[in-house]
Amino acid sequence: MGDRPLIAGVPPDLADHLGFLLSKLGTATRRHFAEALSVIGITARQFAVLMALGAREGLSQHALGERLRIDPSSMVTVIDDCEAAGLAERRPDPKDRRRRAVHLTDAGRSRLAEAQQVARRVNAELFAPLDETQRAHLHQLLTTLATTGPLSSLGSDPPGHEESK
Amino acid sequence: MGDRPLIAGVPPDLADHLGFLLSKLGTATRRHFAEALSVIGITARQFAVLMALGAREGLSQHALGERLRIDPSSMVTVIDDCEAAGLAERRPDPKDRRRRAVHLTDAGRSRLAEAQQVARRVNAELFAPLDETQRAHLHQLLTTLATTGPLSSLGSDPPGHEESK
DNA sequence: TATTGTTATACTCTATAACTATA
DNA sequence: TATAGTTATAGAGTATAACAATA
Repeated sequence: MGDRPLIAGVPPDLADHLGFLLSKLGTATRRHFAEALSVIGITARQFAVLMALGAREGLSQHALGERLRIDPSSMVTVIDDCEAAGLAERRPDPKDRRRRAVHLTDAGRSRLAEAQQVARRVNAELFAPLDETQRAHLHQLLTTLATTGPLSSLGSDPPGHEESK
Repeated sequence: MGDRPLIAGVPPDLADHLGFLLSKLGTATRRHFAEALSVIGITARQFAVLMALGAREGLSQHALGERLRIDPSSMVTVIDDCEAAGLAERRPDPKDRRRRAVHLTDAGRSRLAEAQQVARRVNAELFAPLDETQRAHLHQLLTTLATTGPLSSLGSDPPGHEESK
């Protein structure tokens, strides 16, 4: 083409739009994480669940779904897969027999540690173009967006749209 | 839920990861744009196609797909829909009868103008939490990421996909 | 033989609705 | 009546593969 766009897949006029840049970079980021995590056999959603369980074990599926904005029926599948992979297990909740308390297995804990390492590595790779100061600044700007204004309802309105492969 | 996470849908430990923030914000941004554009009856992909045609009319479907990183078979559907909505039309290319030159209709041009206005409005809304200086800084940081390093291959896994035409 | 566009198909991810078993 | 979990299903959205027309 005669006039090459500065950024692949983004028409030049759109590259001016912060929103389009953010959207495109978000997609590319998600893909990088998903690919790296798939190497150790988990999805981004499973990672999120493992993280949540690592912080507080024994959460019900419902509670997990609320925290991570994952639909209850989707949560079934996620936990099914975690359980099939031997990373988590459902246990009866003696206080409410409707509930299934989800716990990490030992394998789940070590896989979680592995995944965190992968995430740190990918993070370092993706943001290598920025120096320490720039990364800190970017983090601060993104946090502002994630906590204030229309983008602060991150996963809510339509209760879906998490990160995934 | 005793300890609510600072950012909805993001476990606190993950909020430290620039990558997760970027991924989440990208998703939320995309949703906002998609919703706003749906009000005027087009999808984000159609918008991208209209933008590309606005910059250079008469592109072949193949050329459009290369620019926007849209698969040829998907492009068929996108153009079908644009055509059905009266926004674009396929014309024979006298130089190569395999090709269909895609042109905007008058309705397409005015819809494009409308969509650009919508995009500007959404952009202003989403980034209202940041002041002018911060927005400029964010734009610069994101552009760096979009042009350097692993995130610069924005729309495609196949890395060898440069312009040729 | 390669390329452009097309069709038909499959796949991924996720949500919706209806059902069960508890509460 | 309401809630936690499950099942079955459907819908986006997109990609893959085979094919026809043309180069």
